[in-house]
Amino acid sequence: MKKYATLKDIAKALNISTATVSRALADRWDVSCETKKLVQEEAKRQNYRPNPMATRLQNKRTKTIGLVVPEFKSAFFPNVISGIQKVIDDAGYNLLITQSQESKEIEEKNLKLLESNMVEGILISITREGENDEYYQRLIDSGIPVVFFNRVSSKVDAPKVIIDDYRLAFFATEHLIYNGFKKIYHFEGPVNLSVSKERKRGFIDAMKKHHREVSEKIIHTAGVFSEKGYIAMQNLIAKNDLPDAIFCFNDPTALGALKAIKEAGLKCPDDVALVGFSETEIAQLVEPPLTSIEQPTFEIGVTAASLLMEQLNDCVVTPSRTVKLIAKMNIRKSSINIKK
Amino acid sequence: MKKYATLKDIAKALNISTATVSRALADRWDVSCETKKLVQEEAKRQNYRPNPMATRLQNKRTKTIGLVVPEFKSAFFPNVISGIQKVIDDAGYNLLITQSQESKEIEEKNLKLLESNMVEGILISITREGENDEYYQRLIDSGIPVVFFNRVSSKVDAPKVIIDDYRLAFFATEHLIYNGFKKIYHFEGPVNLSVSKERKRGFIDAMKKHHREVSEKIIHTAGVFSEKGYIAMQNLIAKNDLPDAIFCFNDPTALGALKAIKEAGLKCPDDVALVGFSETEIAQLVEPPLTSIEQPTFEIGVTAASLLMEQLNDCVVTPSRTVKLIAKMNIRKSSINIKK
DNA sequence: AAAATCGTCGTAAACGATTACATTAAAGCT
DNA sequence: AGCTTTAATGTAATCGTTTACGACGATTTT
Repeated sequence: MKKYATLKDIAKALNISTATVSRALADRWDVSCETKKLVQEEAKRQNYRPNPMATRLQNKRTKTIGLVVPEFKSAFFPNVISGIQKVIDDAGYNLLITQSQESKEIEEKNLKLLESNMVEGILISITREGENDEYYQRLIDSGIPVVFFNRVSSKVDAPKVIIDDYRLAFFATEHLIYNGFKKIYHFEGPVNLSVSKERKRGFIDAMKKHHREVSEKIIHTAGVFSEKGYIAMQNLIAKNDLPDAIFCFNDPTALGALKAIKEAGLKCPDDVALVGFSETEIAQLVEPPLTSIEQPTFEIGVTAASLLMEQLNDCVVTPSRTVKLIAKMNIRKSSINIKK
Repeated sequence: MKKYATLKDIAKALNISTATVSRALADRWDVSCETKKLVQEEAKRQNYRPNPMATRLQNKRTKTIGLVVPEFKSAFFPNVISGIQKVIDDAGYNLLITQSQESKEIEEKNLKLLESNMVEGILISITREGENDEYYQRLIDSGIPVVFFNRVSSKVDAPKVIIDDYRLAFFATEHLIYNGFKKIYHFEGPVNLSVSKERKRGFIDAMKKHHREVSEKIIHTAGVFSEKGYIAMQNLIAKNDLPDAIFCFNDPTALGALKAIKEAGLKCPDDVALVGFSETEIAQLVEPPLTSIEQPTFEIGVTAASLLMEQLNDCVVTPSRTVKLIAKMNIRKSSINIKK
């Protein structure tokens, strides 16, 4: 590894002081044009680059904010990130992204990494493995503002951006009820995720509101990936326990279920109708197009980043608030009751 | 923003020197247990955190490597990143991710950001907008090793990891030819992307090898997103210029085309067969399942990161080499000739 | 002509941590 | 008792910048 040229090297070569060199490179008024020129030439000759650590040690600003997301294989987080990036860019900040891979340990490691890069604020969507609550709190205490989005800490008091999963699950379920479907099931997400609980609660309450019987046998755990939805559906088919419609935790599980339905020679929505959640690009491409809840992913990013910027600018400690964004339901063929 | 506690603060509070404090916190042998305890308590009381910039200024290692990708909305890069992360983690390094959003400017900004965080090496897949060749070179010259993957610089001499797009496009085209399809078209990707050119070249050469006529009218630009494939296919349908089969630049364009085919009341593969590229999860979920080239995304990440680690460890300048990884073709229903 | 101003530049002290070297006092040795 | 060893701590230089302050000669002001 080559050694960097320093201010001192340039100063020595030109037989002047490092102060003058520094000023010349900063293009200050109190240094003559000739020496400026000399310094700039010598700097170029020696391929000088200022040592960022030394600079930061001095002026203590990094103009950088950090981001921790569980993953970005699904389209959800990438879209959120676009929103974040827009705000960050406009504010002249930089964004450092890390991925916790749903691991509590890696999440903590990433937080430390961001901290050691002196980010001025952190945006985070926590893992489904658990919460590093003590660490979040420690960050906040040490003066690094934190904003949670999508997957939020239940204990730490900080700004949060979420969508109203409960209400949307409620709507989605009512949509199926109003469409005249009788036997409605729910494919549940990972049980220790708050969004899973909220969506399930929404489903149950909607069913209850319309005096539908809610038993454990109409709710099946299907996780987060398409294979799980595929298997869950296959099980139902094997047991000959076919519902009229299923409200699925998300699009991938719905698509997995759809695959199983087709393979069994059944038809959607004729035999089994489906509703997904958190709109993916594929939803419109499959046959039949999938009804899904479209979350304002870009908006989530924008909102979360804006909340962080607010905190960074007002040095005042604003009371932490939770912003609930609304989403919309895209009704497509997969949930149309053709018998009605 | 609160002020951090420093070594000096602790030293002052305990009336000892900063050296002792530093040693006590580093748990050195040459400091008594009592003072160690005192220091640790005081450190906790003052919520002391070492200033990373100062530390780095001293020992000059960050154990961090940087990554620049154009985007991660498609599944491709996230998968590559998983591979990268595995190698990086195993080597005890940290990973900082940035997104250039296909913009040459943002790419340069990101490179500077990574540089100012003193990453010890950089992995990059360049934008399709152009190449920051001078800057890549400058990084390498200043001692930061760079490894290109997937989208590589044509000018800079550095290790590169790619897949053999040409050969695989060739195979995919031959697959269609051997299956007895007569009128075979190609949906081309973004024209200034090397992968587009390679895939197109593979298509053309395969056609020529089998003495098929190659004219400009069998090649249509369809970009990278599904809408483009959708529109391109609609155009063909409108002009009543239906091919038997289409080799598409990627899966999204193929899926877009598929949608148009279905909407027109046509059938795949009966009327138009399709082959995609760079396997997405959806390929298996649609009806009919889509034939696609499965790139070893995880492997690409692993290989690129390993090449970088090699350079970091051997301080020797290894001759840059280009690693071409092989991919496989997943043949599914969308390219089966049912008339044969 | 003395004083004030200005343009250039160097000195030295920061920033916060680490560490080679020096120092001190107590303990161990003959 | 006198000498060496050891433990524990302090002193000060260092990493690479930035910047307040002061110095100095040259020009301008009164």
